[in-house]
Amino acid sequence: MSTDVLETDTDGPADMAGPANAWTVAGLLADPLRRRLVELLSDGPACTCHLVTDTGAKQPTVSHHLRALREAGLVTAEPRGRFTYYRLVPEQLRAAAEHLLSLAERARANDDRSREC
Amino acid sequence: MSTDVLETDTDGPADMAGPANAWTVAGLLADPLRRRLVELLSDGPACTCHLVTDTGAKQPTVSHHLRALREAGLVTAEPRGRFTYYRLVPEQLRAAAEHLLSLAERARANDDRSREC
DNA sequence: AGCTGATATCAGTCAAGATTGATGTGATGG
DNA sequence: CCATCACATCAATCTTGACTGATATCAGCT
Repeated sequence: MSTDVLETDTDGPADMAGPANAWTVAGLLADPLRRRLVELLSDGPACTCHLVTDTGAKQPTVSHHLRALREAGLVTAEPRGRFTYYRLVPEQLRAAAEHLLSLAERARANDDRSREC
Repeated sequence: MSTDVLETDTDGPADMAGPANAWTVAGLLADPLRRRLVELLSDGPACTCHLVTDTGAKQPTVSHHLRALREAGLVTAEPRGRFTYYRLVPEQLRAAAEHLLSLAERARANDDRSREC
């Protein structure tokens, strides 16, 4: 049998909310163009044509990166007629940020615990 | 006289506190081995040999990534005899995290402001 | 001084991923 | 119904960066 009949509409990120996600987000934000896309989308939802214009990158390239962001659940895609509107998912960014914060906190707490050789 | 007698000992990260830093941190955390190193160092300072043992990676590889982390100011190096102790700089992680948070916040605020085509 | 262990650097190799042109698909307008 | 626009996918190329073996450096030990 199969329970894989999920996410059949646009695309499903499989809802990873754990700590592993923070690393995924970091990996996505490592690329300059993807950073730019995220920044642009933080000003509000926009369709592909906007993002292509604003970034100056070719359309297939933008589509490619939007797909990566979509599959990670960092953005959602909403088809409207001929256009496809992309929208940031702040919760994902927030989760990643909080994970980094907890790591920083832990590092500060263990700052004086040097391991012996 | 000169006040540039800073960072002359081990290495100086140039103290980037802006949003550029967040992207740099993201880029660094994109690599699996570097994530591991950061995680290990969050448990407290350790020398290269520890990190080599714990990660299972070759020594030059670890040194290479430690250098990247060092140059970005994410870690500091403190030579002690034959060993070199590395220490996480929580402030950098924290700064990056806060930038992501502000981005998430902005995205949430502009969530209903879709751009027209 | 000579030796050994701990690290850093270098040059070469190789693989992952980014970019691009071509092409397919669905929606809109005449 | 045909032409066009917005977008996604594909196959190929190309660039970036990670890994490795060899080697240099420096500290401690005998």
